[in-house]
Amino acid sequence: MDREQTCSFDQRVWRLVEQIPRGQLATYGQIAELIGAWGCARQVGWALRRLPLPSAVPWHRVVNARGCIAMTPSREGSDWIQRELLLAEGIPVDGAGRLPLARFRWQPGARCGASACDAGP
DNA sequence: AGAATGACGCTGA
DNA sequence: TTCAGCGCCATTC
Repeated sequence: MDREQTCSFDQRVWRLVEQIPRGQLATYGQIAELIGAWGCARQVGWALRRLPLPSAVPWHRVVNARGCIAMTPSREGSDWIQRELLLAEGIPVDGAGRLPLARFRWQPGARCGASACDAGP
């Protein structure tokens, strides 16, 4: 905790997550890749786990590549909070914790007018 | 020092 | 489509 340097892995993750626009979702692998830690999706999960609540970081917008909330007993219910926050963001969450990730995927640098706005057929 | 863990990702069946 | 196993890499004991 003494190290409050912006070079910390956690700091980079939190910083990036803060830049996720409301109503959009990002995956751990996506975050890891953006911070230059390709393949370190797990480390991103730890960074969020160490995140103090309440926090100004929209960690609830970060989900796994499967597009579902990681419901693990380790969080003691924080996963449940995530679902509530996502619903508040306007993102429908399935009863199993699955989200339409394909439709809410956050694309850094992408504009609303981009063709990637919707993957609709 | 080494071994075990884990809010993940991908491939195969 | 869903379920299971293996691999990646930093943190923790």
